[in-house]
Amino acid sequence: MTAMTTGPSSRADANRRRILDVALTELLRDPDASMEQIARAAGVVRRTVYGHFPNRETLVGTLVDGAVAAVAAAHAAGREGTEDLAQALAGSVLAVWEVADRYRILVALAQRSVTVQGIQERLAPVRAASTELLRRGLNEGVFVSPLPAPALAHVHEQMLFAVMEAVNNGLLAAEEAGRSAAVTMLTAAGVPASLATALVAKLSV
Amino acid sequence: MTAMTTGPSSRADANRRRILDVALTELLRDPDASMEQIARAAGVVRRTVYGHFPNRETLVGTLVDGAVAAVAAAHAAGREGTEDLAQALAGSVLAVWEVADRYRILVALAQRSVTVQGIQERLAPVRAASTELLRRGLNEGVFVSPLPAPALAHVHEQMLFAVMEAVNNGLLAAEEAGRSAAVTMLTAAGVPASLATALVAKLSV
DNA sequence: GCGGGCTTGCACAGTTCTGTGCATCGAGCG
DNA sequence: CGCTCGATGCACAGAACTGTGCAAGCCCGC
Repeated sequence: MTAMTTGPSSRADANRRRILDVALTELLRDPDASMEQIARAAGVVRRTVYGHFPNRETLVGTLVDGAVAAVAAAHAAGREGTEDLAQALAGSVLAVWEVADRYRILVALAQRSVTVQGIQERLAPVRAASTELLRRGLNEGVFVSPLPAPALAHVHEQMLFAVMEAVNNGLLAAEEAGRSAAVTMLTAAGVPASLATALVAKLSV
Repeated sequence: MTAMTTGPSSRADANRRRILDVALTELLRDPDASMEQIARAAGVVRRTVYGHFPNRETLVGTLVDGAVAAVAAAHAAGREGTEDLAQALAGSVLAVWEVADRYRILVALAQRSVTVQGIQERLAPVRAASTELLRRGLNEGVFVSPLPAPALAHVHEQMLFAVMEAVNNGLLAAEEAGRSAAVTMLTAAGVPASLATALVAKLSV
């Protein structure tokens, strides 16, 4: 087991990718999945995984970094190009929803702060952006809530996860879920239901 | 280590209670807390814990049963004595909030379905009651949501947890948290913010 | 103060996981 | 065709945890 310094798109690289891919879904199902379980699921032997990642922590860290980056990008992209804060909120929710499937692992891992204690910090930028958006909306009266902006941001985050899980449990059709999540989050922020519905419908054409 | 058949209020019983009490908070912090950690936190030796509970599963099970019972009772009590569905919803949220601190363990444990897979079933009655309440409200037009009742119930559940965690993280004052949670959940169910605020204020005098 | 139940300390077997070393095999690239 | 990088299988040390056994100590109620 030596350096693995071959260029991209080699067999090794494909394997590495597949391990990461499989590990994501495997850790989602069980945050305590062993290296053995992950390896088997990737159609590989445990020893091979250690050829790509020196230890479990590095593997999980790589995973989290990728997911966070994707979510942050989606979140930012979704809310640009509008002055309307409610619209920005709806846009970011819809955009994040697109990468939601991969985002779920963050919930599972975040729950077990011991495994990756740095996860809260890694997600901090996204959370900060959400909070700022909500704070401005609350100030301008676009949003109404008894909760301070940071708390509301936190609640919003959990609502997104909740809708994802509802889909997982068959309580909700996947096609409508993103829009439903956006509408529900807007109404939770005090936006009238009719307005929220119209706004989301317009954005998700 | 023999039978421990002494009547209540003995030393042994006090110890048992303290172990359960401490285990609750300890498992909340880390769902994977070892028997050693729990014992130490309870000011007791690991061997003593095994004197009260034959194994880890029994200990956790006892814990979960107690928490579920308390929550179910609070949920039921909070929504009785009114025909107004919105008021019933607010009442149950406020009531559940009172036992919220102990309820949080259920989240942490529910996340790790491996440990106690029966937890979803144990909570089923509460969830069913919530769902039914929401379903009737949606039918009557008291509530408005793009989500079907079961999904909305799930989202509500998570919102409650989210507010609890917000308090934990210092994002929200504990005194106002219960009322804020109730208002936010009502608005998420499509109840106008002004109405929701008035309703909760009236109930929590 | 005496006894019996409770607690402690220690030891031990069994399990499961991690990370590593080493020899061997396979497959593609030059 | 042969060389090399990667994959495999196996073996091993070390750590952590669970559950149990046993002997000795402690403390409260009778």
